[in-house]
Amino acid sequence: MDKAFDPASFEEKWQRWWAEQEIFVARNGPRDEAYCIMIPPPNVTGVLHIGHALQSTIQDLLTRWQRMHGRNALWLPGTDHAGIATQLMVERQVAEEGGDRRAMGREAFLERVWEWTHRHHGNIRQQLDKLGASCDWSRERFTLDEELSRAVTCAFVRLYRDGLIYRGEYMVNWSPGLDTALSDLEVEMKEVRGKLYRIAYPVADSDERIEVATTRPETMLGDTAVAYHPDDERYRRLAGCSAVLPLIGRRLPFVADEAVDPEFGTGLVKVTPAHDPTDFEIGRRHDLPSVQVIDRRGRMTGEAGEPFAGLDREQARARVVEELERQGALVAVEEYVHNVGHCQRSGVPIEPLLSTQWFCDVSGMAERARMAVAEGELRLVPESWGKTWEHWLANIRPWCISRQLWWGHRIPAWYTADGDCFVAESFDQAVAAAGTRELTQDADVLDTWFSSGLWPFSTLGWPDETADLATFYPTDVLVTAFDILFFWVARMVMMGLHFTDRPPFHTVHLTGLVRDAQGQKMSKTRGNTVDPLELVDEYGADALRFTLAALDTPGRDIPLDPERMAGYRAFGNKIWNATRFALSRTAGAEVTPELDPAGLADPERWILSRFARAAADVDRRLGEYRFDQACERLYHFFWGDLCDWYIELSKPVLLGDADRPRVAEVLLTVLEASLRLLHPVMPFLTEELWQRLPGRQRVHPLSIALAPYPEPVDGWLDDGVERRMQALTEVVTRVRALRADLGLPPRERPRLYLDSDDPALLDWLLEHRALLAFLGRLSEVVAEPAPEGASRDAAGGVRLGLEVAERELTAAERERLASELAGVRQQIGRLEQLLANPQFVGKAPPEVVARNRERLAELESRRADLESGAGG
RNA sequence: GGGAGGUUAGCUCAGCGGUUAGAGCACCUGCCUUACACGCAGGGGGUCGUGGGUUCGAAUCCCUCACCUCCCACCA
Repeated sequence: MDKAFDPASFEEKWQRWWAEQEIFVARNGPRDEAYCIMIPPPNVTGVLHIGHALQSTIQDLLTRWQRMHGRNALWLPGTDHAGIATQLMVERQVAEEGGDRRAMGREAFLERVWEWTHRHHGNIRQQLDKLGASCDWSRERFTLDEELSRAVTCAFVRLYRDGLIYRGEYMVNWSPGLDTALSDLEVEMKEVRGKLYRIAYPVADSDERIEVATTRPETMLGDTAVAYHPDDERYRRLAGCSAVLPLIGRRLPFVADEAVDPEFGTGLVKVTPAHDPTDFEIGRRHDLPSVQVIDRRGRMTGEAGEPFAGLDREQARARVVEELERQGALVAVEEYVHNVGHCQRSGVPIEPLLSTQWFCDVSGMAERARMAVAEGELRLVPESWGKTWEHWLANIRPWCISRQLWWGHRIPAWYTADGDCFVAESFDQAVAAAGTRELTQDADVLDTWFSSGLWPFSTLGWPDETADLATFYPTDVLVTAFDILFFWVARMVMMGLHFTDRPPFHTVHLTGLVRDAQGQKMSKTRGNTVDPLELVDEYGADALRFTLAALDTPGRDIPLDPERMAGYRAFGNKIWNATRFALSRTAGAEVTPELDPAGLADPERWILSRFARAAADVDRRLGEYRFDQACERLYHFFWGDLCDWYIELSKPVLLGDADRPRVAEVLLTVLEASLRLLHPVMPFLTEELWQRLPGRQRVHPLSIALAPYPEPVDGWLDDGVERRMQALTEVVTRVRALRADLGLPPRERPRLYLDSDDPALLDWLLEHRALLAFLGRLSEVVAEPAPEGASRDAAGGVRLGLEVAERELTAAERERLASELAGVRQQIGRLEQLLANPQFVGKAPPEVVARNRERLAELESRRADLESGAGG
């Protein structure tokens, strides 16, 4: 074995081998043996970023853990067609070649996208492979696969027949940048420094002028009313009157509407039903006409009249202001900071537009989704997301699901020449329903998230009743970042409840966002993004995985620090070298899974007990989705208990002439079990090392990935041994500290004096004098009070003295003793006060009182030592 | 305007009612001790954001304030 571990030398080998052995291929079988996680499908032409690496690590960790627990574990991989993102990418390409998608035509363009998709498909798998993902690639899915598309059509048709999908003209969020309608979620509110214009409108047949305020003067061209609040005394008199729209001359009726805030401005609002959501509602309530003055590309229409028609909305704004000013209708212009909706993808301001679109009425589904969390049928981890979930679902509005794009699932609706609409699963069925073949299919495609919402069951064969669906649905855990909680998670839950009557998973684990080492958000403009594959090359996949898992504290973002990752790479090296030591010093011994502690010496019983405890803790913490705590426990058990102590304790036997029963066997056995405990987090390294252990076949004939996850072994737990061994390690640590204070060179081997009020403990320590001598580099250990001149201390319930040559106390020693005495006195004072307090003694639990009494006794004994001039 | 989270060692974070508040990295001292210098041993370092309250006991529970993050929201 090489002296240092080199992840690059074996990671690829094992990923290939796992695939060849079909270790991650799940089978059909009983529902209760199955465990299933669906990957949040990344963009098919995309590249995995560090957030994907985090989520993949968690998903893989869970899947491997459950697989080792004997579950029929399926982690189903796949990709998303990502409508807008992919179409934009290819459009940009076409544009670079001087082309244009409209000029190309729908079919030619789609061919181009498919080509692009096929070329990039495979990237994602390669990347997941490098991370060690244990996906079942035989079940890989793509949202535009024939079967998944069939599921989408079926879902659409069913919702339509249930009356939950409908087509109609409503106010939508229109993106002039993308030339399509968007859902509310795709609109990003941004604070914008703009202007508030106050405009005077004359009251018809009077000399009076009223004043309205707007941030968008160009929309006045489409005004069809002026509104005030029904309770507003100031304007009731205007009922039945009209205002005259400047520049246009149209008469605008005054209407009273609750939506108006009388406190804002003058309490009068211009109403533009075609270009503002609130105004649209007011228009509906008062039966006002709509005048559309802005078109889909953000330009003024003919209705805007001369000289505005044809101008861009920004230009028109300036022009309108200019005209108003000229006519003396502009009363004031104020600086104004307000929120404006922007298109998440193209960045341009959203234009609220009246448009005919397909909508999904999700109110009923949303209520069920809300209840699922409220009643505990669906669990959010961390739970703090519950309120956000509740609030969003309680205030949900119809979902605009049609997009004026080409890349996606075409809406299964056909129109006759007369405009009659037939929604059907296929053209033929539409023909059958319509009674004519003269049908035109709806040009639009569905919101990408519509198909994503079906992902947990469409990937398993729904709407057919497949064996996969029976085995794996509902799935178990969904792991994703909180930023798509509504886009995706909520919609999956709504769709799952609607179509399958069950939530598609019982738990949602929401991870934080990966940030840089300073806690800054990663972004291309900041230039602080990291490529997970580069990290794999530099630190190894296992170190990256361990780092991500260890930092995944619930509800917190993850500051990814390269130095920390280097620390976990060092941990990998530690594991490597511990194994190297074990293999080189245990010739002839084998892993013995059912090891019985009877007949073993205390160090062996100790490490078995420590292992059993660690195994129980790690397993429990994984079950609580506390990957951070599980990792910390793994790290400290392996490095601290196993390497720092047990391997050292084994050396007198394995390297020297000491004799204790079955030490080699214990070391190999604990090492083997530890590798299994680590495997879900560090799959490559543990497989590489595990395969070298003699006797591993007794645990599993093929792979550590299929070996059982360590179960806590009650027979290995031993409190008594752990207590005694703790005294031993504490004594050793004190001895080493004394040596450091005294500046003793490593070669020097002083004698150690031990003395204790606990004769049993003292006897036991004496029995292990050889170990104490080895670990503390001592010449001998005797059970006598330390003589004059010895350097003294206390630890683990014993007084100890180190015999050193005639000398003065070193300054360091004197300082340490003085500060210790001061500390001891202070604590004694505190404890005496505490124990003298009848409230404490009366009310605190007896064991807490007892513990403090013991502590006080120890401190008093230590104080006596120190005061009697310990150290000579 | 609502809501969530944060403020603990130089940095990034654990701990969330009971002895002397922890980790990783960084720092200091001494060591290449035949598994590992990606290492070993020892060590320094914190009025746990502010002010109050509950309690025998608070970093931990409650309230106030301050400062940061983020999400949601049709006030023109």
